[in-house]
Amino acid sequence: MHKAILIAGPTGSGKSALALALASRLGGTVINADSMQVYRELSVLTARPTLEDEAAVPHRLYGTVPAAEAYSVGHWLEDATQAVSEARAGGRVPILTGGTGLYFKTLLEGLAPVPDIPPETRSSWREQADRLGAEGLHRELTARDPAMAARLRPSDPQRLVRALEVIDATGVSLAKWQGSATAPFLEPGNVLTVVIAPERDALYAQIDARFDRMIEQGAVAEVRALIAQHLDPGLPAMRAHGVREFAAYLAGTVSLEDATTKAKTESRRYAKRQMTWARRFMQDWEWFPDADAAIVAIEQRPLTP
RNA sequence: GCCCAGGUAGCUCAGUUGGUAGAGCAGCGGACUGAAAAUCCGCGUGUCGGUGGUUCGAAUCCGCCCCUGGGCA
Repeated sequence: MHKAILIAGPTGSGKSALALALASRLGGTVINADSMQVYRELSVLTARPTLEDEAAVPHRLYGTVPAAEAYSVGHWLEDATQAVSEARAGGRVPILTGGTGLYFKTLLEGLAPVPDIPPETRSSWREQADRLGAEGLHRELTARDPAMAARLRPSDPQRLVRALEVIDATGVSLAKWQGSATAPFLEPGNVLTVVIAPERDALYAQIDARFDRMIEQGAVAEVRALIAQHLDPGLPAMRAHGVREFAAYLAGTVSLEDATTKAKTESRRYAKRQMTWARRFMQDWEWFPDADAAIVAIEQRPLTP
């Protein structure tokens, strides 16, 4: 039996369906590897597995985090490794699937052991970002951590903030932290790693069609409920595709049609970035044009590594 | 039928007194270690509606034709 199966691919590629099919055939547990499907309030909009899916086979880490919380790779790695261990303990094959390439990477390569940064430090640097702008942050970082400043672009506020909060809170350069990593939890040779990569036009068509379906399934109401919480717009959950667009529609700023068009575009652009990531970091995974091809290939092979 | 206003990159539009064109968005490629559905970087040849003409030279001026929107009949 495989120690684990990892299924990656761009949004709308059919990963979840493949995971579900394999889980029911192999006796597996589906474990989420998607940064947005973890949020409780986002179900329709993130194309989370349905209640029927969850009833059919065990699912883990879907909708478990409140949108008010800022989840992160570190949290996920911790939760995912635990979920994998529990699945194995129960005699089930862990099947991890989701669109977040970085999550898979940390699972296979480990993560820099940076300690938790105090919330005050984090929010303080985020405020500085608004005040100073990216250039200002970069000047600040050059003074405090020249090594890190040298390898970041002066125009990349997100990474500059991260570097600043790390040097500020730990006194050690993020460059140094990233020089070491926690031990990989999964060994690449011991797991079945597959990428579902449909042909581009077909994928885009699928993404567009799926978005229309989401609207029928209540995506707008989902956003209405989410914004009723008046959360910080900077929170990760607020960045899910469709949230900003439908919030604008609900505020009367744009038509539903324009909001939808914009959200579809965002999803397509995201899928493109996912493909870039996969080409770079998942070349040695097994690539399939769609879920059906993957099922056929995987089923015809002995399941012992 | 007449009068206006337009027809320039896939879309929305710039284009200064004529020197063969450029932005945003889209698209494409790339980067990527705790917000990653994020953040950031790079890439712009297109019959300038068509056709005749003026000119050394026309997206730019003139004639005719076609198309779109508005107005008058």
